[in-house]
Amino acid sequence: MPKPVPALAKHAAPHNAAVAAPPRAQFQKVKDFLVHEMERGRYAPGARMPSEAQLVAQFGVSRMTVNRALRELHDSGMVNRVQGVGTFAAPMNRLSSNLTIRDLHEEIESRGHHHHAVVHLKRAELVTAALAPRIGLSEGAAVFHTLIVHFDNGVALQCEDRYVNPTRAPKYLDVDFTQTTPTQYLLQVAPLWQAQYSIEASAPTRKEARLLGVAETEPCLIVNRSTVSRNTPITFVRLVHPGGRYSLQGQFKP
Amino acid sequence: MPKPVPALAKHAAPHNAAVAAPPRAQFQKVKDFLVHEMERGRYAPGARMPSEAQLVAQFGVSRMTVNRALRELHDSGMVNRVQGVGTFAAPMNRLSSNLTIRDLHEEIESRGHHHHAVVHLKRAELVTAALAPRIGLSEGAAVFHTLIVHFDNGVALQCEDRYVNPTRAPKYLDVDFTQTTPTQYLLQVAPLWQAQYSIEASAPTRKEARLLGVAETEPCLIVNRSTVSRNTPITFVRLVHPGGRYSLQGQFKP
DNA sequence: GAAATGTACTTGTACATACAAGTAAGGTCA
DNA sequence: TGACCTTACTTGTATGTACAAGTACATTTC
Repeated sequence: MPKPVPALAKHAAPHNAAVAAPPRAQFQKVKDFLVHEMERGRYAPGARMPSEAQLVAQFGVSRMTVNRALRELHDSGMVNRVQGVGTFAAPMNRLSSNLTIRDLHEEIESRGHHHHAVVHLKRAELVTAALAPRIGLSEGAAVFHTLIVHFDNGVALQCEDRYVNPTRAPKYLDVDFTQTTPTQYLLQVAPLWQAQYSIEASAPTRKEARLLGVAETEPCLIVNRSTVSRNTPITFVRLVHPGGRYSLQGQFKP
Repeated sequence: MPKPVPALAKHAAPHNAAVAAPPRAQFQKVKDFLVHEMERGRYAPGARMPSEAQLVAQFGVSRMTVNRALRELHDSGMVNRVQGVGTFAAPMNRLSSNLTIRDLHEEIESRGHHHHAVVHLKRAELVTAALAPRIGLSEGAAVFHTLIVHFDNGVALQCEDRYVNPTRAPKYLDVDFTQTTPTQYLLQVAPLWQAQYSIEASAPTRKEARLLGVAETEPCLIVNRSTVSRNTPITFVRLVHPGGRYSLQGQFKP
């Protein structure tokens, strides 16, 4: 998660200091030191790093402070720690990032554009055999189904084909989805999702191409996502984005 | 990052307990309690949550323990904290996940498949005006350029078009890329990347289609990534994956 | 020689305490 | 009324201590 920028010193330094160095917490100094040494290549992947006791002696801080520094490096995947053995530089052969998927309405409005949605389908259906296991319902049970196209300044940006488990969102069909996105509503009634998703490139179906106003050969970025809240499946959604109009962006940070 | 599964009790419980509940640390109990209450919807987005002092009284633990629980919830984006004011349930209107991009060689081998690479280009070039700013070189400077196609059990899976900053990897052209992937090598000489990437769907270029053995109309998943280490750009890479053969997968976890 | 034990070192967690720094609200005084 | 101060409460950080739990290695014992 992006941490807020550390506040700059409010008053000018006494004299001679062009830019006041923002004061760093002790545990942060330890972290910065270790990260810097890793960047320098001092600790090869898998190499043993200084123990907490050594860092305590080196920095003259308490062990709790050093422990916090190392624990946070561990939480961010930069080091491995084994109780009774020591701390080791992480292999870093896999890069993990924060891919943030924002609510589309918020994303569009934050660009200063206008968002509107067209609801093409909003009804209850009987769940098919293929879908039933993905949404935690038995075959033949009722499921809510919506098909909504989202526009950014009048340009179709996303075709949202969504199935919703009625047990956790019984009033889903009463919502006016030209005013509230399904994501917004579902986050209200079932906060704190867990989700699995896959991202792939594919051609749209004929229907999707027609709804989005693109050729059937237009490459599309497709996100399939199923979400779970409190161990019960909530919703399964297929999001189709015309390739030329949409891209996911993110960044890795150690 | 996925935490290891908590170890089960090694010996059977004294009696009557079918499955020994794994002992939880105190700070974890506080976290679990708060997460559970948020799942129940007790704290609406933006609502004030219990202060550290209140949780200290409720759980009978020290403030440091409660502080750790709340700090970790803050680090994972579930609550917002304001010094002097309090702790508040996070809006959760944006979902951030850990999208882990593994080294392709490792990813293929871990599936039990065989990976091999064909090097189509490996040389120094003069950097073009368009590329220069993205890789931190002045126009006309030398840049390394490789074009490699990666195969999974003989099927082309990725076309890797990469430019490398020679100042940080001067021996890049000496590497045998049929044995070592560029990612593996670059992680050795310049560990701890920061990277920015974008993911989009598009048709491949004519050349890429030929190298991958797909039609020019095949939708492809394209990842553009530029990486920085120690504040100097290292490499810029365009990864083209045939849509039908590759997908990115990940999961959100609060 | 093999097994058990002891010892030193490591990380993991927890506590009580302390001070700094920020916010909000109320009260005081001009 | 308006500016200032005080007070209460909040989070942020740091210290010192303590014990638990795990590992590695040398030593002792059989």
